[in-house]
Amino acid sequence: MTDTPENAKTYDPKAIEGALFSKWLEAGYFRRDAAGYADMSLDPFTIVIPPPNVTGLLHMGHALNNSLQDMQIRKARMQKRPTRWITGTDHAGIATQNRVEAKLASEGLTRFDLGREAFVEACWEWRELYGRTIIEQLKLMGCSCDYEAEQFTMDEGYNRAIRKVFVDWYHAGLVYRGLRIINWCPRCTTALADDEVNHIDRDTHLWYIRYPLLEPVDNISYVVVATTRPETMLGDSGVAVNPDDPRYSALLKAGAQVRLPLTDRIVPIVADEFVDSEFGTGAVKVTPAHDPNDFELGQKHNLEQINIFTPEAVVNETGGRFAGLSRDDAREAVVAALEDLGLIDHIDEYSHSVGCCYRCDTIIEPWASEQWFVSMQQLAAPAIEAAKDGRISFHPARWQKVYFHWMDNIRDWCISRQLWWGHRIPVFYCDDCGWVDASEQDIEICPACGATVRQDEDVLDTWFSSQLWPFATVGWPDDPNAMEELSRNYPTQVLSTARDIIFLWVARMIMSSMYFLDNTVPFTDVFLHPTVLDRFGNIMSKSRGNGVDPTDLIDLFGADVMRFGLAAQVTGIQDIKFDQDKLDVYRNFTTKIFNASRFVFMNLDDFDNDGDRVIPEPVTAADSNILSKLATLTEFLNDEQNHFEFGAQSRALYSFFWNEFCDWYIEFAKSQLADPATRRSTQKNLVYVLDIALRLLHPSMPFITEDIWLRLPHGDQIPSLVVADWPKTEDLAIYADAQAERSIDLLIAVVTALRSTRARYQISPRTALPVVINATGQNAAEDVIILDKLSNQLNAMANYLDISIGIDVVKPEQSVMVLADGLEIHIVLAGLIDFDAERTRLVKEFEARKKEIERLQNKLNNEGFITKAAADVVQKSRDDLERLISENVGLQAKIMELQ
RNA sequence: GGGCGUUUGGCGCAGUGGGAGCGCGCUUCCUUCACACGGAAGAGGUCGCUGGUUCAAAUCCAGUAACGCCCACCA
Repeated sequence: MTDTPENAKTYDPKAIEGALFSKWLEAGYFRRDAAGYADMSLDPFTIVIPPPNVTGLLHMGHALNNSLQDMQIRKARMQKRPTRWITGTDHAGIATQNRVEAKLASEGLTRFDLGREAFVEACWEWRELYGRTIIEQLKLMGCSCDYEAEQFTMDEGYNRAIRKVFVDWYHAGLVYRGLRIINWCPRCTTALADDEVNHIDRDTHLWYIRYPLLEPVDNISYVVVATTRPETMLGDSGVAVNPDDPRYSALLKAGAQVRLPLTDRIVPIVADEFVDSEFGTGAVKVTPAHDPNDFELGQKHNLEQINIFTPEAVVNETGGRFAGLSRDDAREAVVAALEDLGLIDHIDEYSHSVGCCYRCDTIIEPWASEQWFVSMQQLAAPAIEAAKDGRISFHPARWQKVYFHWMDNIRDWCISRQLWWGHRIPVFYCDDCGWVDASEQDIEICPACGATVRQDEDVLDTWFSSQLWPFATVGWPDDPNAMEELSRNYPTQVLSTARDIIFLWVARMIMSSMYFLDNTVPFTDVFLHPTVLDRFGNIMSKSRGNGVDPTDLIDLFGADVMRFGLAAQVTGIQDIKFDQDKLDVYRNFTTKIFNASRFVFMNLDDFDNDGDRVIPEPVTAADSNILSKLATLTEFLNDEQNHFEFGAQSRALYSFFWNEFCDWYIEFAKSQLADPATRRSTQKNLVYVLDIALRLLHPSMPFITEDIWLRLPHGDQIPSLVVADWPKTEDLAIYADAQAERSIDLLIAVVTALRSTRARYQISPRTALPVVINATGQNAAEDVIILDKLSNQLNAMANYLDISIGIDVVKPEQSVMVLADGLEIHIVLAGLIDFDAERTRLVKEFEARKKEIERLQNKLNNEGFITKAAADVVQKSRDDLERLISENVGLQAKIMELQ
């Protein structure tokens, strides 16, 4: 098809999206005051965006999350609330450093070749490039962020916030330095926090190794220990058994010692409750420097910490002849050496989970080292309280439990990273006199002795800066406007994010905000969006290569389709199995919106609204019905209970627009427009319903709605849908009209009956048919009046020859009967069909109703049901029974007649 | 080891105590004047399994199976 824009039958997002977005930006609508359209006296609505990492491009999770945030922001903006969607990017310390290092590696360089300063410079260049791309992608999606105040976690003001937090916590004793077993990534050569380690199940072996005793005890000459890491035996400094294990009581009593193979180190056998007698041999080798449990055991029993690895997890000089081997090579070599000595007792197959770096998947080496920590328990207490007393709510609510579980078992947080990209730890050391302090300002000269001081080499965990995002982004602590900003617009309203960063990020924001901002929570609602999986239900990842690029989707379908399609799949329960083909449905929806609007425009040639805001003029039942349904839709969308039910909202919009508006109202409108008596009122109603529908659709589909709305003669003087009024429940409530809905239900029942009969017997719509309708329902008299009034509409929708409607009317000969909504619809088909088939069909219907009648009779004969069920439920059963019996009387008569 | 979630027509999913629904796909008919990315009419399900509570269970409870996710110092 070669469409010109004028007669195009499909919507082309590419033609309008970019231009509209630029217009919105230039108009300043995304500022808090919406370029003057906001009512600054209303409650503000603020969202802080989860800052995307500057490591790469946006993925489907971002597309979903940012669509949902934009929907909320746009609705609030149309409600005239002061809105601000604070946006920006995260420097993402370890992730970015890895990317930049990888780039250098491709040029044959390492960060050490560049040196710290030049490497950090290279990271900034990376950040400039990707930070800009990410912001461009947000714009492509139509996100109405406050781009004029874009934030970055390494901005000057932001850095001051980090300094203050660190220094305050340091002086309060909440930040401390200590020697601990930490998670060490030998590839990134940095410490990691506990929650930055992924545990992955691996198939491996359990090696049983004989450790010879220094001197035999009761004919026992060795103990067998079981281990998954034989190479660490080079750093063993003891063997532990359970004190109650009878197998080892003699050894313990004798104070037996072990001569460690390969190193000939003599180490003690110690007793500790920690050892599980059931596991392995009940004897465990103790390597305090390379295992968290052994570290504790070692401290308790005063065992030596013997570090056998370099930072890259290569065996160091302590390993003697194994020095220089990697962890894996050392394992093979140690096992081979032990085998040569006949000390491998046996080997079992074994499967257990191994900690891996969340950034590069390298196996973590537990490593004893000096690191900085935040003491968490004191910070967690008020944050737990805030969720308990409802100052913070989780959506879906079940995530609150996950939050509590983590907070109740919180452990100290390792915040130092041996990286170069990030916020350098603001602690200064004087090597001359031993002076140490944390400082918000850089220090060069030791205040104690005047010598030159040095700053700590390490940087802070990325999440240490991310945790300050809600308040550091508005200038806390020392921007002159910060306190004003915080007093008016804090806490923010909604924090929308993925569930895998509840601990890494959400919990820590709550804790730091409450500590520094006088016990104020950073946000009142936490929304955890579903995970976007591939169409088979697998997590999307680079390694699987199953990721989908949102910009490709925007290119293919347009931003509206992607946004609506994602939002429609949010149910609060299930993750989204994303299948690109499913977006066809929503592309068809935009086509439908486009063409329905085209129909409206095509019928407005003579429409003049005198420049006033178009208000509806319900004349026919169809008019009243569509306005009533519109009122119901508006109420549904405004119901607070549905705020996070994005799927339900999308479905309500979809079915209203397609099924109510397009399938029925537009069809009714065709005949109403042809009638001079109703033409003008119908035009008004079409314009009004479309106007309101576009407003309701705008948060999820900002582009197509704006494009149509700008051309629609609704009479609203506001220059953009972005800042137009959001429909209020109470404003639409006046159109609620149960009677009109009942009328249209009846009309639809009759029309459907006629159509299905035609379809069943393949009778052309052009063949006009005589029809007799016998009203038999509870409101038969009323139904007759309603249908009489609707006979014009009826004829327009279902071509009949001549119709009579009444109670106990004479049933025509040679006709078929269809039952619908308390009506017997008789359609005269003399000479057109074989009535035997019709009779068979009716018998089937009769039997089905008979079954249902029996079921209802049993129910109503049940004493328990009558006495215990709610009155309206009992009444409904009685009504249903009465209706079915009456229908079957009619059916039986008809069947007899056809015999 | 602990916790959470899912199981509804061929596929993807709504529905949380009283009539089993939506979209895709499928069948039949229709290109007339909003839209074939469309319209009309249909077929298709004993709601994983077992037991319990209840007058009444897809819906609540217990157990069970399969799948998925999270947490945990499983040498």
